[in-house]
Amino acid sequence: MHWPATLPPPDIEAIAEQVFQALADPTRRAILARLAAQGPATATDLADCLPITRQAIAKHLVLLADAGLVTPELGERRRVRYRLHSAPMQLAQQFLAALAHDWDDRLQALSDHLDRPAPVPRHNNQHSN
Amino acid sequence: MHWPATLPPPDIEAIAEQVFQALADPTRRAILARLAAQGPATATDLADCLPITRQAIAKHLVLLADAGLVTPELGERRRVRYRLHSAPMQLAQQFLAALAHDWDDRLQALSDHLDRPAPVPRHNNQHSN
DNA sequence: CCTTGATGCAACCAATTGGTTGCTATACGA
DNA sequence: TCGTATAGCAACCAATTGGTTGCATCAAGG
Repeated sequence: MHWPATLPPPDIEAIAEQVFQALADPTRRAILARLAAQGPATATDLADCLPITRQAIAKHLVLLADAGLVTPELGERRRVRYRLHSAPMQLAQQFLAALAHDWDDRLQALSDHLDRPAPVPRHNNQHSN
Repeated sequence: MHWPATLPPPDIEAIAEQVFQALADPTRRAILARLAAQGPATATDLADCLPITRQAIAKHLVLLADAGLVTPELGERRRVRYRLHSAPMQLAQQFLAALAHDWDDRLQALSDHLDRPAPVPRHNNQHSN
C-alpha cells in the first residue's frame, strides 16, 4: 500500500523495518543502484541488465514501492517507470541513529548504576553492611 | 563468524547488510531491546521474557553476533551472557546516510542533465515557449 | 552419586521468499 | 488485421527462515 508521500509517516519504526528488509537483499540493492545511476526505468529495462526475469524484478519493485523507496509512474505507452525516492531511507537512517544513541544511553546508565550498587550516603550513619 | 571487534571491518557494506537483515526481524529487535533495557543476558534469560523457545533465541543470537551487534562472553558457570554492541549499527547508519546522499546527488545530476538537453544561451533570444 | 538446571547440537517442520514458467490482455506499427 | 512487445496475474518450485522437539553434555548442590 502506498500512502501519499506528502502525509507524515504513520510509524517511523514500520518504515524503518520495511527499509531494512528492502535493503537486506542484494538483488534489491542492485535494482536501486541501477535506478540511482541511470534514473527511472521499467521492470523490463531492469530485467535487461540483471540476471533474473522481469517478473522477479516486478515482485521486488512491489516490495520497494511498499517501502516507499520507489514510486511507479505511468508512462506514455502503458509503460510503468519506477523512480527512486530517498526519503524513507533518510527516515530509516534517523531511526538507526536514534536507536544507537538510545542504546548507548541506557547501557551507560546501567553501567553507572551497577558500578555503585549501594551509593554511599552522605551522613556516616550506615547502620549495617 | 566472529571477527575480533578490534580489527577494522572488512567491508562496510557487508556489515550494513548484516545489520539490516538483523534489524528486519521483530523478534531480533525485541531481543536487542531487552539487552538494551536490562543489560547483558543469557539465552535462557531472554527465553523467559519472550514467547519462543531458548533454542530459537540462541539461533537469533548467533545471527546477531555475526552482525557484531552482540558479543558473547563466558560467565562463571559455563553460562554465556550476550552484551549489546552499538558500533555496527552506527556503521550501518553512516552507510545509509552516505547512500541517501549519493542517490540524491546522482538523481540531481540526472535531472539537471535532462532538464537542459540544449542549454539556453545567455542572451535573451528564447525564440519560442 | 544423583538430581537439577543450563548449554549445544541435530533433526525436523511449516511458512516465507526469491525465482521461474505460462498465460492473458493491451498498445502500437506494418 | 496481424505481429511484436510490454505489463499483469497466477501457479508452481526450491531454498531459506523462524521455530520446535529431542537428546547429550557439563556444572553445581543435595
